[in-house]
Amino acid sequence: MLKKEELPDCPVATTVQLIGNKWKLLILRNLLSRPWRFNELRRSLDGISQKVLTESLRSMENDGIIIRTVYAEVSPRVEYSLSELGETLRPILDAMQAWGQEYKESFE
Amino acid sequence: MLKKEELPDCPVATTVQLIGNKWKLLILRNLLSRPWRFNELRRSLDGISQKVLTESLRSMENDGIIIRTVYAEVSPRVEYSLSELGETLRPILDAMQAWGQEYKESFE
DNA sequence: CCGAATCCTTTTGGATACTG
DNA sequence: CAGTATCCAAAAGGATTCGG
Repeated sequence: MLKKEELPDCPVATTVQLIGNKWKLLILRNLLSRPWRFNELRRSLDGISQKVLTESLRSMENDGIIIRTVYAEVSPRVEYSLSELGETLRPILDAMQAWGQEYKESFE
Repeated sequence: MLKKEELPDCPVATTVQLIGNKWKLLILRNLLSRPWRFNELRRSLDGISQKVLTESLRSMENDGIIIRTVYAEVSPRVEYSLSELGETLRPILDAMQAWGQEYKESFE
């Protein structure tokens, strides 16, 4: 979790510090629709390793953006979902989604 | 410049591929207001090295997001500005700016 | 299934020197 | 001023092994 003293002056820099990273953004894109399980995320993110996925999830959990829920079942089941704070990131991802859409269409 | 075949299916991934990177986002934040000179950018981006700044600028220039203008003067002057395409990124940066602002205020 | 730990390779990035 | 080139250290990331 970030402390107040560690926050940059610039608001954009603050946001970048928390989610300005390839995999985090792609994980968040997935979590916007529903909770995802670990291996489900792993399979959907082409090229990510277990190590990097784990680290990214831990980091965002520590920052209070996502929530990790362990279901005590026979074979362990862990779900990752957006926290209330994480939900407020939706407009950013929406803007990125819209831009990418437009950009791709400009090629057709 | 990206070719159509290299674009990911997911629009968010497309955007991430072009600007999903700490320094690029911070450079773009600056260029939203006006053109900037090389050393001016360098001084404003705390901790960036000349090498990384150059690489980031070249990459975004190749992707058509920013424009590099050389003024033929006695002491060389180079300005970086947003292209028309780069201008369309504004909503993304605005969303990040707004989120960072809110986030910081939640600490006070 | 989910993940920590280790080792080792690859990539990134800093420092420095040099140029038009 | 605005870079390029080189070298080297540091960090990121892949592969593998092991465990609850």
